[in-house]
Amino acid sequence: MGAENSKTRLLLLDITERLMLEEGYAAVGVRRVAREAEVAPALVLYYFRTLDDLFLAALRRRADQELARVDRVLDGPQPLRMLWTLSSHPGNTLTTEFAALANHRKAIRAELAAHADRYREAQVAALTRRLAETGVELPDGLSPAVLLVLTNALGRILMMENTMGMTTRHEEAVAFVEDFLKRYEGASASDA
Amino acid sequence: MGAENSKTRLLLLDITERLMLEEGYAAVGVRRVAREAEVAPALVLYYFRTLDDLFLAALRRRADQELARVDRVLDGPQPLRMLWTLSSHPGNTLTTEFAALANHRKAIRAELAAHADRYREAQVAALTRRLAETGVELPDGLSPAVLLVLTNALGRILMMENTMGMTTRHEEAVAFVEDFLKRYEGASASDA
DNA sequence: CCAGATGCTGAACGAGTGTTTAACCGAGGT
DNA sequence: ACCTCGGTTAAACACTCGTTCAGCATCTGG
Repeated sequence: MGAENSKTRLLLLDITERLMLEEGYAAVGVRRVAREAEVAPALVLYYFRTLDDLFLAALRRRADQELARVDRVLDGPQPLRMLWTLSSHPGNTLTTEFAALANHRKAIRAELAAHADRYREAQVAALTRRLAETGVELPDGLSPAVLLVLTNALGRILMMENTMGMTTRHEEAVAFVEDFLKRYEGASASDA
Repeated sequence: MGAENSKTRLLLLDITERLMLEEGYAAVGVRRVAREAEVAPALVLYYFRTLDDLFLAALRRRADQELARVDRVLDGPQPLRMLWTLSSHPGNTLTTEFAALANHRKAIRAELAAHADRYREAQVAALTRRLAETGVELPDGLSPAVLLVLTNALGRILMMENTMGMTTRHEEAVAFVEDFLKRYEGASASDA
């Protein structure tokens, strides 16, 4: 079985990601990935014994990157603002695609649930710490964890609706978030 | 082409819905649906010229039911509480499955986007009206539309995470909602 | 220089898919 | 009695799919 860092192996993972993004997970198959890599179909199964293994490897790689990103992004000033950019970042589209995949591939479901769990707890920890450090006071009854779940949910849904071409009432929702951010952290520091 | 209300036709639609719920949209196929209905595969294509047509018919039927449900449910007392039950109702799992389907069936995508649009506007209208009628005052900057989008988003995400076996921080989020409801509408009227 | 591991291929198997076509069955109306 | 017509069928077409297996290169270490 191929080495962890084989050039071909990484190429196959890249193609898998790209296909999922551009055409949905259903476009990913042994033959299709092989064709895009200009390689024989059997080679894909040489690196990943089954198609599930390919998906799992792609998920794990992505999950690690995302987890690292949380601490890096949330570390700047204005953690609330950073949380919002993190939650509404288009890069999460891939996670959404994995979520859809998980609906009918139980091997994926378990792994994705575990990742989502770690991801959320990492965010809670980082956000709680940063809020204390920057001295931001949340309104009564709104804990960092709740704010996080709400923000993640809103960001994800807006993205999902966007990709299917629906934007009804999105501006109002985004304006509300902007307003909230301004109230608790002042104007965006990256505005000129 | 079969009559709109043929017994067989409705049976096929029922089976399609059930399969989507229990095994995901990928389980729906001409042959599979036929087998469950104890009928020849070609008959499915007799009623729905293509598989896309079957999905579309199922979507349309469901969409109409949901749309009717909005007014019916939101019409009681405590519209905010009703909005929350509507948003976190497990019946929405099917819509989520349709959303996943829409990711790689463009014929579905357009129809679903249109439905989601109508659905949201119907909710905004009903909620706005009911809030005025019951005299509930929302906090500053929180319009009915924004509250609606937030509630829908949270409900959907909690459901999606639930079905994949992840519940991290859900209790806190739900408790927050309960708290909010109690503050603006008092205790649940259906509690003994 | 040879053995053996590593990377890679072509061909096949078995099963699944959506869709089309021609034909059959059983009632209802004329 | 005939004929039409909606509902229904079996069979075939033309794919695509995941997976397996035997074997061919190429490179490396002893």
